[in-house]
Amino acid sequence: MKSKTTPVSRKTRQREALQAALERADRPLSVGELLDAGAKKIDGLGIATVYRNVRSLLEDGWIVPVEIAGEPTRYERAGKGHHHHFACERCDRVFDLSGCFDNLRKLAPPKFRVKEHALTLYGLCASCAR
Amino acid sequence: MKSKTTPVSRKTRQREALQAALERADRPLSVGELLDAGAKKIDGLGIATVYRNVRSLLEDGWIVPVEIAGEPTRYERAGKGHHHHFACERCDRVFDLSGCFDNLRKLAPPKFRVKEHALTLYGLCASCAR
DNA sequence: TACTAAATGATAATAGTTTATCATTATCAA
DNA sequence: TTGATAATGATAAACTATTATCATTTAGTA
Repeated sequence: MKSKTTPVSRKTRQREALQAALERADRPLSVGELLDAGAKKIDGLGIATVYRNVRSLLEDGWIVPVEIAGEPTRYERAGKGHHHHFACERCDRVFDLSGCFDNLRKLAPPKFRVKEHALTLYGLCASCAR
Repeated sequence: MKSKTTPVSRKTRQREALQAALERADRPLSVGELLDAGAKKIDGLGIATVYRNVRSLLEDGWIVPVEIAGEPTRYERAGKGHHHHFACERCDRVFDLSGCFDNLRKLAPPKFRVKEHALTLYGLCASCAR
């Protein structure tokens, strides 16, 4: 039987540009936003490359998915700790919020077992509110 | 010029069965769940009919969408008042929760304008927890 | 520097959900 | 009961997001 070895991953300009974009942005980015951001550095950056790198960065645990109902999945750096998100209805950007309330689980009925929760605020971000 | 009049909507067995299912269920139902529930009453109920009625019931304001990240949209009777949802990871059903915390908006930065929020708890429902 | 294979870019293909098409059925007013 | 047409059911098509394919480029090492 042939044991399949994980290929050695290489450092590429594309991957580094995407990582830089994720580091720089202090908010979760969608594949589209990653493509836009990356294309500023890498001329001709392809959407497939973005998807491929997103997948491998997820596998590496370097980023985590941020899923918001009715929106394409966004991604942000892993290890930020527990937090929630704000979705701007106008510019369609998603921002991190800090803090939480630990009594949220009390909303569930007695016999229910709450394992996690997701909270999203919607409205206008600072730029769009004025 | 020919002015297009809104067609008169008719009462059908299919539509009534779907409305009955939504009334009976005290939780949001997906299109799939509606098809299953409706098919018990209406033999040969088609998926297109479910989609059509969901759309018209939305337009009538009789139901509202319940969107949960990574899940197909569910629908529930309108006019229930502000509440949130619990998604069971095992049976994949979504339940209504009553109550809320009005301090959630305080998680947003000062300049942000919060218009609404969505909170979803995840875990095991009463049936699945035991 | 040359070589091996991983990564890329373009695009076809896939998957899941929703809408459009159309012949047939059924509602409901006259 | 009849007739006009809205609604249905089956299915093709559209749409969006993501993955696969493959020829070409490029990273990293011998």
